[in-house]
Amino acid sequence: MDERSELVSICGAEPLSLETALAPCPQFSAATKCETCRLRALSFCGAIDPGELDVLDALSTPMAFKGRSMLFEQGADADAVYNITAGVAMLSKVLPDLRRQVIGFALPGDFLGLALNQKNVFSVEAVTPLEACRFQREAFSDFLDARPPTMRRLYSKASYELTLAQDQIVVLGRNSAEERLASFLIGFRNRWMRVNGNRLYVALPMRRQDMADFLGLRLETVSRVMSRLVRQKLIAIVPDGVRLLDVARLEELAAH
Amino acid sequence: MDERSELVSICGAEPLSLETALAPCPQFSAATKCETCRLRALSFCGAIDPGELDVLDALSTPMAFKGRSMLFEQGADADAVYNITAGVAMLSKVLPDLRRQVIGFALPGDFLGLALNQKNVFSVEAVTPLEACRFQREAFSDFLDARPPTMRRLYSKASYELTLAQDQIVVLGRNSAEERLASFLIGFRNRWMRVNGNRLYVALPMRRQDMADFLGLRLETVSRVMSRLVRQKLIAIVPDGVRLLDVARLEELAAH
DNA sequence: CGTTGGGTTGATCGACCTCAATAAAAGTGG
DNA sequence: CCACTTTTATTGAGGTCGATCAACCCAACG
Repeated sequence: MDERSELVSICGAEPLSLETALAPCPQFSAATKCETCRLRALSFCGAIDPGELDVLDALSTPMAFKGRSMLFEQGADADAVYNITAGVAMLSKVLPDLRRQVIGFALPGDFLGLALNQKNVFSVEAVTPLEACRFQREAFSDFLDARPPTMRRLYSKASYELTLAQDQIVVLGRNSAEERLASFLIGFRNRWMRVNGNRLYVALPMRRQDMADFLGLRLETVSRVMSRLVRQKLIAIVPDGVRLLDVARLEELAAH
Repeated sequence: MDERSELVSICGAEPLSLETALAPCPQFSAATKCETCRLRALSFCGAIDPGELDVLDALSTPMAFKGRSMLFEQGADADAVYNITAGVAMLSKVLPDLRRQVIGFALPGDFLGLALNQKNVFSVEAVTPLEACRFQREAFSDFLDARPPTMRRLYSKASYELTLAQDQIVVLGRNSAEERLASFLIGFRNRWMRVNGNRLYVALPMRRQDMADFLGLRLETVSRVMSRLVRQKLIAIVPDGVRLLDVARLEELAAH
């Protein structure tokens, strides 16, 4: 194992380019610039005056994480916040007896650490290889106080997350296993469509267990219900995801 | 039926004092002033410079609602936002087939309309007689843009609501009926303690059906589990609420 | 080519739901 | 203030959906 892969295994993150490999573990010099970032329109940083992007660049540290590595852990000090630029992350909480609930999935453009709390109230794990801009929490908070339009944008993101969470409360409180699956597939597809317009193929990089923990079900139930949806010709299971065969019927099941 | 009570029956709201009775229905002249408001410390308005409170007074319309009247309805235009000053409100969503999920309960100091959406995504109903400051949404939004510290405060409130919603996701996804009840009683008590310090008596002004719809259970299950908690001597059912007999054990059940 | 991790399917069980009856409380009108 | 109705809460008996326990499949990988 060479020095670089050792670094990777320790912090779960890897540099964006070989040139930065020897920098101290979580500190990588910027390989990308905000100016050229294709995700800016979707992210909180879309509210920033283009002339001021270099200020943000100075605060931001681009990072890359391997699939299944942890970005941060529930209960640990929240020293940083992240803006996801590529890949999928999974937010989860674990009860004292190890029951796990997945709170949500974060996609490119999503922000981790909206609450700016001192301690993380959930864990975040990369589901796929993942790229994100990292900011020191304190410095980022100061930056926000000086930029009301950016704070407003982040406030909007928080509001949106709140409505997503409330929708999930409805799903968990009142939907059957089949409705939960449909709601997850449609919801995940709709959020991906903002990033990548594909309407019928839904990539599912997470495991059945992760879906189960998100939907308040057991993985066997997820597997069974998926099979049932296939038998009903609502979906087809394809490598690394599903193809939606009857979106109308699925949306009806997902019901809003 | 006199003119005043007719007004009340039409809009579900009543003026705070007899003097304002003849004003047009949702427009009541201010009976209270921000300066003398005891709830300011708990509310978003706590971030406002005392010298500027008259600006807020000008925007605010104090209102009173009868128990079980609607503040606003899911799907309707969100023309106003509210800051609750007394009483308890209930936020809920209804599915097309009339299944209902209660999203949460709002207490004095809580803000309704954090998302500042054009349409309401849930309904809000007064559970008890309720007092609230009403603001025109547009005007309020402009006010926020001009007062970054107030926006920050509201952002904090949104973040807090988000963590509450995420906690409820865990409850609905992974907790048994008994754990849900315990979590509700402890959570509701803890939130009331911020307003009114009582530690052992928990007022439950909502119906069993409301609790059931909040906890993703049927009202019969709520009733049965409450009886079981009484048999286990964890609570005692008293008029309009419960007395907590074994807080430690309840907190353990509620698990966090 | 055995091992390992993830996924599917089957058989059984149990927590909560459903339907139903009763009890208690809160309104309502005389 | 008291009959009467209506609403809300409790309790019981039986049914169901998803959980549990277990076997098996399959692809990746050393």
